[in-house]
Amino acid sequence: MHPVSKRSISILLFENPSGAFCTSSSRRGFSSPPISHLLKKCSTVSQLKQVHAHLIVNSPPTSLPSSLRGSLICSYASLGGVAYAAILFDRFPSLPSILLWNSMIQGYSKTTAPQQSLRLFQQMLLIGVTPDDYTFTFAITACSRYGSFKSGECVHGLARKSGFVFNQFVGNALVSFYSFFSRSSDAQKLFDEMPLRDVFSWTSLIRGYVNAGDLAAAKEIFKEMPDPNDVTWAVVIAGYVSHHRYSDALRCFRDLLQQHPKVKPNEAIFVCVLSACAHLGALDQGRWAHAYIDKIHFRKSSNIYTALIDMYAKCGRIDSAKEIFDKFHSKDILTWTSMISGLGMHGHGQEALRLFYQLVSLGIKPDGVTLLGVLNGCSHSGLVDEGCHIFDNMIHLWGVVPKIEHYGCFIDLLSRGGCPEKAFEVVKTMPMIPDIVIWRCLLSACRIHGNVHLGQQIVDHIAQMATGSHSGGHTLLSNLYASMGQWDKVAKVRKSMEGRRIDWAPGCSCIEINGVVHEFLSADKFHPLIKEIREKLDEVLRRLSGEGYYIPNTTPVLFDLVEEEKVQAVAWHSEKLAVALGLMTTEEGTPIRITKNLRICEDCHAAMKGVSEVYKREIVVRDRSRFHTFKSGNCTCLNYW
DNA sequence: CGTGAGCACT
Repeated sequence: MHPVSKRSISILLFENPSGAFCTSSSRRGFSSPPISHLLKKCSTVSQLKQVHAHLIVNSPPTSLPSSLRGSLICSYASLGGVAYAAILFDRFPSLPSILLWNSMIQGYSKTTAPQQSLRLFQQMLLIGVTPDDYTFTFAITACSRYGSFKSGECVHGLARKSGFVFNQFVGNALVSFYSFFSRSSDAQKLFDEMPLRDVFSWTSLIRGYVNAGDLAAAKEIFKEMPDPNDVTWAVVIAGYVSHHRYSDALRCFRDLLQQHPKVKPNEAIFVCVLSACAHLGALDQGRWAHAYIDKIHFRKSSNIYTALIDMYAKCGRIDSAKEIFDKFHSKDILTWTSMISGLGMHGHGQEALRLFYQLVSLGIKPDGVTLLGVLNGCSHSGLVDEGCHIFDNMIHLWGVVPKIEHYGCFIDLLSRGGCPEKAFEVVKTMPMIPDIVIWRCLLSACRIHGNVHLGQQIVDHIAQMATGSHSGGHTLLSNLYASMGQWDKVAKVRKSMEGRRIDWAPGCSCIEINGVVHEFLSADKFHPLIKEIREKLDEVLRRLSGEGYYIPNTTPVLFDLVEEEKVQAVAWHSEKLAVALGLMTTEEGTPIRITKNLRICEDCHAAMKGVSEVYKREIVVRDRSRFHTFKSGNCTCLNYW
């Protein structure tokens, strides 16, 4: 290690080289706050080594103050410089003090190997070093990060014996630990026993209820708590997002801005809000959030850029997404991934591939999600050879072991690309149990290609497996028989399912009009204008049929209804209701954007084409897997989805 | 030397 001048360190670590660090640190010496501040600013081991070198030049290693040695150990360990941390920890004349143990345990808890913290904790107990409140705090945090509930309970027991459970930090760490594992009642119990509660305790408790899925309880506690801060709000908003309650998340955000001006929204909140807009396809609100971020001059990190790109892509504005992507210069793997996935779902497979190889050539390693995005892009653009090449080389080129979702994508690629037999072979030989998604995409390919023989073979295969205990197979099987019109078999499967809970995701479509998101369920009864909307829809469908653009197609209906009832069920699919509202409330010629939670059915797809031609409207439908842009009677998916 | 939050996905 060679010494580095103070000035170059300050240039390295601060944006302003003539900043306060140089003068203040030389005046106050090493134990002054600026040095520990500086250590925290280091984000790589090599930066840390430079600061370290600078310290050694000014004082021999053995005389480094203990607290500084602790900071260094902690920083080295947490940045992955385990070897350096270990040298500072045990190659000194004096035995490591409790402070150094704690630094070591804390440092490891932040790495990808937090179990090392627990190993050290165990070791110190074995050689008779008495842990203190700091030790317990770090050890418990390590248990959450390590994902070991058992070890956490064990540490909790030790903390109780030694009386440290009543320490503020240890107590908070424990509440957070139980909340992390969704054990809201355990977290509540600890919370109730705490002598003092602060914003950390409350926030962790709320997080526990959110994780456990009890949003109502989380909301109650949130209302009760004294002074929620930005992190508390982030937990609540993220809670709504994680339970797919996107409109509630946006409502909560508006409430924060309007009723609580003292709390300033932070990065996590903006990311969640943009994500909610993305899921809803709420372009106006997404734009508004974007404008708000710019208005308050919020520093846009790569996370914010990623969320913006994702939002614009999922709201149908791939052009805006690209613009942001091109202008941003410190892209990380997430930024690239959201752009690649966005291009893929818009059917711009070639461009997704181009970006993907550009990323690779920059020496950045794509991860599993990036590969999923690019494979998905290939499958939606029919780039079978390119997709196969990427899938076949995932492990040896990028070290990513394909998971079930990669297989799903690959099978989708093969079956759409005209090789359903090959896809079925992959399904039979893949190293995991195929899930519903995979069967569904195989079968839909058989249906599109009219390959009844293979379809029947697959259904038989599933029937064989469904006789086992997998109840998910039954629902799928019954739907499959229904889609082939084999109602006697449907009845048989349904009978064997009696008494079981069937989880049926209802179709749901969203349309945003003047910044208000309208949600429709299939055969919706709840929208205040539902009567008018249905009348409008009837009129639209009559006009389409009259002009020869649309014939009701009832194959997507999975229930055994008589024919007229089927026509009705298809007619009231949520996306048709949404498009009717769009036609009623927006000006002629403006595009209509709809977001749907399931895949669009053939009947709706045909109807949308008709509407785009007859009413001269561009209609953009985002379904579960991609974008469909309908224009003059055609769709960008080329009838392939 | 401390405790709480977020994104990309078949």
